[in-house]
Amino acid sequence: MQDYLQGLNAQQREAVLHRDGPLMIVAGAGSGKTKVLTTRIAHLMATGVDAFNILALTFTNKAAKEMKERIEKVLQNSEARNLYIGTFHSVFARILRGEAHRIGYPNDFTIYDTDDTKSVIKTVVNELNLDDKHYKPAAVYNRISGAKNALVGPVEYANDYAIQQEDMRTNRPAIAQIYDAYVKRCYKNGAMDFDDLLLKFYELLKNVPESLSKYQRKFKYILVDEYQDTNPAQYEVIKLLGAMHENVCVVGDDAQSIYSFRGATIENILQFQKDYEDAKVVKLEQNYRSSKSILDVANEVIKNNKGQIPKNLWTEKGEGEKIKLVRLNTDNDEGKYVADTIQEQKLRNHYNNRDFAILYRTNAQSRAFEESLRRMGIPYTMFGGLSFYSRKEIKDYVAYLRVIVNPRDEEALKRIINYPVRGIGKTTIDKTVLVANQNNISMWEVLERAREVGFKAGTLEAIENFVVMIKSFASMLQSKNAYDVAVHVGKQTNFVKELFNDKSTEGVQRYENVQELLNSIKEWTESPDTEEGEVNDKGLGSYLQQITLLTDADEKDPNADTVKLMSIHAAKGLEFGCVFAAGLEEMLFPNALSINSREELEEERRLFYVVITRAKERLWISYANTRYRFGNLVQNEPSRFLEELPEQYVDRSFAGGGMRNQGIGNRSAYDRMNGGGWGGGQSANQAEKRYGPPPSKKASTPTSTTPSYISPKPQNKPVEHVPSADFVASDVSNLQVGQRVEHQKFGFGEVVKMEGSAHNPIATVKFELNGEKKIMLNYARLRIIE
DNA sequence: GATATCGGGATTTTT
DNA sequence: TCCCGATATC
Ligand SMILES: Nc1ncnc2c1ncn2[C@@H]1O[C@H](COP(=O)(O)OP(=O)(O)OP(=O)(O)O)[C@@H](O)[C@H]1O
Repeated sequence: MQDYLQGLNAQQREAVLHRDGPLMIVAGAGSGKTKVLTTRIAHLMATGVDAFNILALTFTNKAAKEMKERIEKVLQNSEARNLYIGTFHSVFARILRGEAHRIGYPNDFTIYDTDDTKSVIKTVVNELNLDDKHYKPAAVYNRISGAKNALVGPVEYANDYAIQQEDMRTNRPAIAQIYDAYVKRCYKNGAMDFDDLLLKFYELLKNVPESLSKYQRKFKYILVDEYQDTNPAQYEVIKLLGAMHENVCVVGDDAQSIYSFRGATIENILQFQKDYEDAKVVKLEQNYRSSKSILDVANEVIKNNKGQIPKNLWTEKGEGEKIKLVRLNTDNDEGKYVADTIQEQKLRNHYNNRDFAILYRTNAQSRAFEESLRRMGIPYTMFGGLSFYSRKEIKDYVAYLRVIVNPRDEEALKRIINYPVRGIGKTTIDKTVLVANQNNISMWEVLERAREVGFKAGTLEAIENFVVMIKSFASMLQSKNAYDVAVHVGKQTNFVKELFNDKSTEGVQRYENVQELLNSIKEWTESPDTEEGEVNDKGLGSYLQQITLLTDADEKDPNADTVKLMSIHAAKGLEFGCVFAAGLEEMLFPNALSINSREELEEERRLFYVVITRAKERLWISYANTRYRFGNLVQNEPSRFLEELPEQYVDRSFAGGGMRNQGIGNRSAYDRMNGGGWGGGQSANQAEKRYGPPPSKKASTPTSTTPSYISPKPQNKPVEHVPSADFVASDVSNLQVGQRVEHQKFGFGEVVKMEGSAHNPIATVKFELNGEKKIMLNYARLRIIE
């Protein structure tokens, strides 16, 4: 038997050895899912499957890299570099780079990041004479993104009653129009946003049979990690790709589904078994990561969610340390407490910096921890900040390169057309855009034909110089490599010199960053050849596509001996000896924006489950009475999740005097009062004054009332049907023909037909007042009456 | 057309 | 508190 099989238990081995046919592994945290996936790939390769025929999809680039390295280690060769392994986005982008021309995009298409995307939306909103204060680009994009991830196009979006009603409710009826214009604009710009990478790849497979069969044949084995966080678009792509061989292996944990805001749905787990009726399902139940205390606490917490797939996670490990629940006075105290404790643990229990992680709900919480760690001289790495490539000076530089590769990239063009200043100001740009829109040509083309437009002489000259310059860069790219061109661009445009002349500290830093960018391009240019069949792999175009998909996490060394700071989302899949789960406060965690439905609240709870299960040996859970928010001191009550911690594994006394210690049902809302007596000596000098009554009374059942701090939503205009007073949307995932339902606007009716895909089910309902209507269940709110 | 200053909005999570 | 973008002013 191969060595790598030795370290596996029976179920794990079964999953690894299962060769052909669909396979699903559903298992709790720390049960070795990722390990199984990795070993399975190694095993396939070791037993004759060519790496070129394996597609592995991970959640982050980091995870992909790690998996690749582990496989190399197991197999003792470098075959793993021939695997197609990466995030959905990066793998699909890579394929589209060879195929995009078949669906009307240039292969050198630009990938728009969130900033570009929001900027395009803003442009489009203004062009439609709408107010971008009301149609906030971020909000509009959320809506569009949601639609794309559910495979709902602009036409369907505009024609769907429920979607429209929702947009009416939020008083943004024009989103459909914006969506349509946005899609057209991206297409015109030769650009895809993040969601398009999934959507366009799906369309390619759906509409171009040659491409479909090419990749179906290529990918004999498909493996997907973190399956619970895939969205419908991803689901459909996997289904198409896997249809020929059906060697699809998915691995996930419904209890760790935390990306619904990105369109992820655990429906995909259920649907998998429906689509592949002969799918083998393997459960892994032994947890190898956490102490018994930690595991039991996690199991206990997640029990508060309804409808989890039942799992029986157990461990051979001993109880270990109790969980420490710590209350602090302020966010700064929390930071200080954590830093102090890390220091103490390092001394007392000989931990290294890398054994600690500080995890929080929102990135904004990082500050207090950074400050206190810095003061104590403890090295740390913070994830979730700006990516290197999203720094301004880098984006500016990159914008030049983008325009060279794809002159239709309007966002990049606008960014650099007058930077460094060359006398092409706002007036000129506005005019250019206007002419472009009137003639339905690109901005670039207008610049090329500036003579025909009638600019002032000086302006015209500036434009023509600019055009000539960009063209010379583009033609240089024909004969020179990406690095040489990039250096040349920096010189010719005066861009680098201008930065060099700025001797302020930030200026020097910016200059260094630009040098760093050039280094990275050089590395790219000189990187060893990858595979067959790739288009211009080391060119500027693929470099640009690739860096857009990098996050700051990909730039930092996860193995460095530093304390790690990151959001809980970013910590998915990772493990640490000691974990600090910070900011367990109402409004923050669960977040104020996620307590308006059971679904949202349960996702917050899953997030809590995720953070608990990151810990191997020790876990601290902390919360503060007050913290700064936008410079104002706010008070928060302890998180409702704290009430769910089983008392026997929790050490509250650690938090110092004044704490109650009363069993599980103890309502932590009452936990506040008297400010005195915090433990750990952090409380030297706080202002103990403001302990007024709590800001809102806490409802013990989260669904029943709308908390007073949520402002009431504007009500709909009068409708034909007045909804029942007790109208609540039902779970319609199992809606059947014949059931009686109530719709808020259409009134009562009976389901007469079910159709549509699994991800986009459509019910035809015959309403007493309004006749037959097609209702998209993903969006509509229906109450099932019987 | 370029630059300085002021004010408002931001924080949920990410590819 | 900080950052960006709109506006006023040169
Ligand atoms: N059979 C085994 N024997 C010993 N250790 C194991 C075994 N299987 C897994 N482990 C260890 O358990 C830990 C968790 O494994 P892994 O990260 O693969 O779990 P996971 O199920 O993917 O977790 P999560 O759901 O949190 O992502 C790792 O440190 C891994 O090395």
